[in-house]
Amino acid sequence: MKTGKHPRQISARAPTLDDVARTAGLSSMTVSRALNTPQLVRPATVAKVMAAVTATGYIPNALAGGLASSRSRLIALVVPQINNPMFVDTIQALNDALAQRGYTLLLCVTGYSETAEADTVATILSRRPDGIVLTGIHHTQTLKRVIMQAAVPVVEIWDMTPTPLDMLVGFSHEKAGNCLGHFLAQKGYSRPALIWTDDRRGRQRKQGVIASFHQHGITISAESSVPLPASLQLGREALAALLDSGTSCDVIVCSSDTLAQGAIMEAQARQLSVPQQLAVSGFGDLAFAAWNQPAITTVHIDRAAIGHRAATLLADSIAGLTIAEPIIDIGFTMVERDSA
Amino acid sequence: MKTGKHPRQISARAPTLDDVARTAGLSSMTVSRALNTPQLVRPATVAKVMAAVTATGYIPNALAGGLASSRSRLIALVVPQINNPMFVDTIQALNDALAQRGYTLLLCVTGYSETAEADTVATILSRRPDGIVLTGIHHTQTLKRVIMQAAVPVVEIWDMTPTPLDMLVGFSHEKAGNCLGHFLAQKGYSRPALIWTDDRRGRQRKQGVIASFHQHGITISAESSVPLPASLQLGREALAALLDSGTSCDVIVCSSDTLAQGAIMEAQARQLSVPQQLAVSGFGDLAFAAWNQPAITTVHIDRAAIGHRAATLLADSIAGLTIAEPIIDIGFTMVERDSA
DNA sequence: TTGTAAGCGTTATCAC
DNA sequence: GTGATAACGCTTACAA
Repeated sequence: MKTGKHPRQISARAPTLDDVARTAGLSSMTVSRALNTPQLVRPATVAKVMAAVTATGYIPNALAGGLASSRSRLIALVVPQINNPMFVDTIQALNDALAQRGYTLLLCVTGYSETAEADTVATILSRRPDGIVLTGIHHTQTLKRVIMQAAVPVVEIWDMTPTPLDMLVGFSHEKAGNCLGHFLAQKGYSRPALIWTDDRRGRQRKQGVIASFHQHGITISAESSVPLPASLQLGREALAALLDSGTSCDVIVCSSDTLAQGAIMEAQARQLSVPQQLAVSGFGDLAFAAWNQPAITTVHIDRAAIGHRAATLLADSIAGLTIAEPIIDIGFTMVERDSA
Repeated sequence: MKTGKHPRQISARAPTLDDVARTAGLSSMTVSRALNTPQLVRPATVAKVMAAVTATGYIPNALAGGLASSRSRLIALVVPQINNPMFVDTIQALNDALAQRGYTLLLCVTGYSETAEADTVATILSRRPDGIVLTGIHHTQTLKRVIMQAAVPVVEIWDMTPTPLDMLVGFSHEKAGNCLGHFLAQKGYSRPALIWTDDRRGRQRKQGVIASFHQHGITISAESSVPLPASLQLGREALAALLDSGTSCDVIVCSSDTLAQGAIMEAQARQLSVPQQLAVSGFGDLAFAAWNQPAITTVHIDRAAIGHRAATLLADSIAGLTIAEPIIDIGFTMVERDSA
């Protein structure tokens, strides 16, 4: 009747539930039950169904199933970018936890622009996901309205606010910045310079850093703003520019470990010993931070935990459970190593 | 009639095509056409439809659309892991190119095990994707059979074979290894040691390296096998073990830039100058390779091109175009820098 | 425990 | 150019 659209293949239409039912000598409803709720079907019948499934090579059509049940078992993940070492561990953990519960991830990359995010949402919602994971807490009004209207469980991640759209897993970037600033000030650094990416969460951390230094009567000596994505190259170049412009500083506070690694490398290339002549701090505690030479003093974020807990929250919410704590602060940990 | 399953929301069912049709005073079929093929509908009618869409807040149901049209506009991506700096750029490029054409990525992570891949495939196919991207060319028989049966366009990526399932974008790892080996041998290195991850494509590259050294009458001095995922730590530790065991070598050939960076760092920690006392080579040309100190001699792979071309192949194939070149070798480039 | 009937929200097809 | 009708393949709800 219908032939595959793919030229390389001559195949009849895929077997349906009815085909399985026919070969099993049962009704399609019984087959459906045997597949989805076998405990409601006599074992012998289940066995017959399984045999028929194998015989026909049946693969359920989730499009039809989702339409009928209005449960798609799809979770939409909205991230600014995937090639970001920070997010990628969260995504992996999220995916693993979700896959285990039978959900599949729909990947939606917005590229750090809010308008694109709003656009994306229509695309996402058209897929009728059972849940949505949104990176960050700043969204356009349209997005908020449309999402709330859709009545889909939502988890915002990687940030903190008392008023999330629905649920939230993250931490306060301002507090993390604060913690880092205090730590460095208390270690005696008094002429800090910043190498920073200008994204929203980065800016919050920066405010935290600056505020805490101020509390110690310290002002920022200089600041270098670098574009996203952060890289070793940008870290090196930023420090080079800072040093060449004659900035006097004793610690370089970087908005990420990657920038810190670059800054350290540039310092070493200039025969500056780290941390003796110039200290450097990072953020994120990426895998290399502990093994860099010198090991990078940084702020540890449990990136996988964000993904894992977001998955749990979402799955529970979809299951209709009451979420006792819809706001989860996973916090952060100051990690003192050798670079500062 | 039906209430949202999400407790926080009291919302009626989402507006359907019929709702839009009713408010616009048209048939649902006309609304569908106005949305999908506006050129077949009178402009005035299209305008009426658009107004009704806005008024109702209509968002199409892709589940229903996909079921009816048997086009899901979903592309399934199967990768061993996302938190791999090699794949992640490919994924990003693939996603971007696909999103532009109206496709959404379904993310399926298999974790380097072939059996898991076979399992995953049922999950994937149940979603009725319009196309599938498979990482690698080694799959279980079941997977091959099931996929071919599904008559879905498939692109295998990141490898090379004259007999792909369907289409292919990648390069020969063996040749890449060969090229690297020749390069190093010709530079005069004669006592190579290997630091290598034991994945399938890595093994192929290793064979290439070993074979080309052999052609120059050189045998591998020593080899350290490290688990996945590669990391700076593993690179350091592997070199440390190699050196501590008294291995005599003049170049460390690493299966990835990440390992190379670690090896370089360990060498420097031991006051060994790179490349004078010990040379190190990597693979992949990750962003940091060019800016490392010393810059890493490596093999460049255009990772984004793999994703981009895979997307084009898939989209064309879905569109019913005849694919002139279903096998695309994107090749590789030897990049001589300072570390070897 | 199994079966029947009626949707789910779209699009294909054919008629007007 | 627009509309009526019948799928698409499954699940819900109810009957047996």
